[in-house]
Amino acid sequence: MRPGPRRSLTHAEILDAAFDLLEAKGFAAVSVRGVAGSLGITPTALYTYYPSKNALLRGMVEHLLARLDLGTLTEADSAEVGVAAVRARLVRIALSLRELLAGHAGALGLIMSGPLDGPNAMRLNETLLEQFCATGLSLDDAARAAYALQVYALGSIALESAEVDVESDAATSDPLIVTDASGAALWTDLARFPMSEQTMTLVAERNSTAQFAWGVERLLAGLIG
Amino acid sequence: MRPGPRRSLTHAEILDAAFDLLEAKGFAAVSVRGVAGSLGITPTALYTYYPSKNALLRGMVEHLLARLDLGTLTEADSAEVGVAAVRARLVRIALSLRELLAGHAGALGLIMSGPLDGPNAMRLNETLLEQFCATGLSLDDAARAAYALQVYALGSIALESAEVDVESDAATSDPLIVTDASGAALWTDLARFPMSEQTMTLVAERNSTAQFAWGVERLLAGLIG
DNA sequence: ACCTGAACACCGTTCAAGT
DNA sequence: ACCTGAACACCGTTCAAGT
Repeated sequence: MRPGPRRSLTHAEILDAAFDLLEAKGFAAVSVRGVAGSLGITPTALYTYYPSKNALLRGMVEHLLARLDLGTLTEADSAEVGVAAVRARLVRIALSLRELLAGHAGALGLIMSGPLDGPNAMRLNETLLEQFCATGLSLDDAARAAYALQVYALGSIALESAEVDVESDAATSDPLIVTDASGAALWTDLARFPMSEQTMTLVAERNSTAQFAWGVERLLAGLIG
Repeated sequence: MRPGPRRSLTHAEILDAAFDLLEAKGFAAVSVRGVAGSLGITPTALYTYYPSKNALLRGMVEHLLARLDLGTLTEADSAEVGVAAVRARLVRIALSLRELLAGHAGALGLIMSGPLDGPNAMRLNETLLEQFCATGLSLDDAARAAYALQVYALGSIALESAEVDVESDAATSDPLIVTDASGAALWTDLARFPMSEQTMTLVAERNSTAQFAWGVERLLAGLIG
């Protein structure tokens, strides 16, 4: 309507609008045009604030991680209760991270927009390093362990979002007929996979928080000597 | 040029063309128009073979998993050497899966196009279930463990691809200046993250196969009683 | 059944121009 | 500095029409 350096948007306002769009209409709706439109500016104006769509996405990751609750651990806890308290806190952090990412549809697309090297990502990493070191791990092993825990949390989100994302597609095709690698239609012979068949009911609910917590506990059991 | 039911493409030909495109020009180049163009047909003709781009992507996942080497384990091995042999095979499967996915740029985008429920995905799952059961795990725990292992492998790929994908972006901006959640420019005060600073050299190479194998070993240590 | 060509409603990004 | 409007080179998908 009227050009000129009238009012200035803050980055926080832009990121909030982007998250509103993400939650309301999904990852695909988070376009330069879409975000700009919801802010009442033209797409090109958005390039004043972020040099590319990827930069906007990376800003969203930091905005999200800023809300990550890393919890607390008093000195008394770490001194007295020992590794058990530290381990409990690590589980809490992992659960918070998963909840934060699972709560936003398409958050994985955000994470994959670039390396986790922003201030808030480093704050998370630093906390994990501290906790793993507190269990007696060397700094090197703590670094590997912190990475492994983030790998597990992100992989969990990746697999979960893959299973949710396709409702409409799956509904239109017969679930008993499947197309193999060469394109030939065939019956998915569940008898060929007897164990998978038996665990299918478990599989149906394996993406729950409980399954995630189970995996994190097992991973920590392997990581912490 | 000339319409009509002249020659018929196989699904394998289409998927091969799609993978050529993926390896040559990245995930973004795997478009309906791009794949069709490289096959010498129009975009609409491709919809004869796959009802949507997502279906094409899911076909690519199955095509990829068909090439996954699940290895072998003789009965003598499992009977005599016990869990050690099974565990070694699980590590080999995990490494094969990672290598397969890491070898194709943007493979994670493929995986996230839908649930891993194709025949080859089930073949992988069934093998993992067998192996975990062979270590003495209950069927329920084996199912959770198999899922956890896939979570770890996929998370590893997700984090790796996030760190590679942004070379051009990172090169154009000063790595010492960073934009925080509210958009204010600030120095990334590495002194605020002393442990992360110390482990940065390790971080630089932590995406290697060795780091992945380390994590898988630790995870298995936690999973297998 | 398999294909074409045109069209619809979108993308990210660039550029000259306005205030 | 911040913004607009037009443009470029793309998307996935649908539809009527041809053989």
